[in-house]
Amino acid sequence: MPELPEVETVVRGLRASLPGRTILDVRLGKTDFIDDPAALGEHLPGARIAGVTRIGKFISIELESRAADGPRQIPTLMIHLGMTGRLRTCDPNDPIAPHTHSFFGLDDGQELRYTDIRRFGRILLVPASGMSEFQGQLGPEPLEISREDFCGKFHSREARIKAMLLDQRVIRGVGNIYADESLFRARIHPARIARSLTRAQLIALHSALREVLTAAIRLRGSSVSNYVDSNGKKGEFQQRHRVYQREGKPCTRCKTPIRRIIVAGRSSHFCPKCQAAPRNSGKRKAARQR
DNA sequence: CTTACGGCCTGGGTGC
DNA sequence: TGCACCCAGGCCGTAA
Repeated sequence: MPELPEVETVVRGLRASLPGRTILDVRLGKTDFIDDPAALGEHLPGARIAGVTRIGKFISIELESRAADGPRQIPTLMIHLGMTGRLRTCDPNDPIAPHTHSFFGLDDGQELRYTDIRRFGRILLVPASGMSEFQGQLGPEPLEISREDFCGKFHSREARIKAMLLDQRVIRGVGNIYADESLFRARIHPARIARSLTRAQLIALHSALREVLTAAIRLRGSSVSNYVDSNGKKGEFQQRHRVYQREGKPCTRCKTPIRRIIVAGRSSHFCPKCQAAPRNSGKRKAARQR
């Protein structure tokens, strides 16, 4: 699943070919994952790609009108890959992969294609006037937030730490893989209530998150469920996973079998020995059953 | 207000 | 060979 490191890898790949290109035409297949399909055909043809950046898990393709068109506001093309989305440029004559639903013809003869098996992704246009609201719905970038601000986000919250890491309004870009991996490295159980964590633990989590994300970007992301970057290349960070999808396998630190439980409605992988369970989790469970 | 939880979208993989 | 079932991430409605 594309999370921050995978999206960053895709963005870096696209940055090599897209900026400066002009979009000539738009062809759409299924459109149920596009906020306003008609708007794409309205705004994109003739627009030049000014830059490609990442905003959390979104790929942001900034557009500008060509000089001949005169000044005209062009919205930003925002693409979220969901679980199975792929975005890549290719030759228009290349065979069309199954579940390819959007085609953007470019002025260098290449074609930008969006493929998404499950269509959990999303494509939308954000006008310049809506960018601050769009950004405002997301928390800070985990690689940019300071240690102090990070601790401040969690120290008074009653929610589970895993749920908060996944909440894009708290921190943007983190998904299930990097939440589990950073919690393991910080030795924090995913079901711990954020408020109950010590300052030292929050600092450790901040560092672990930075280290995991940085290492994953360096290895071009994690390839699970067929993720590939904009060049069709697989990432390598999945080989460094210590808990994610390693249920039953020995902890790399203490050999205890890794466990999987559901926290915040998500599979959560952890070492029951290295990541101590919340103090009264047993009592709570018993009370609920009664 | 905050948090928890279930359901929904879709289709590949699994197991019978 | 078919087919029921599980699961994934984000989002939304509802309940406490």
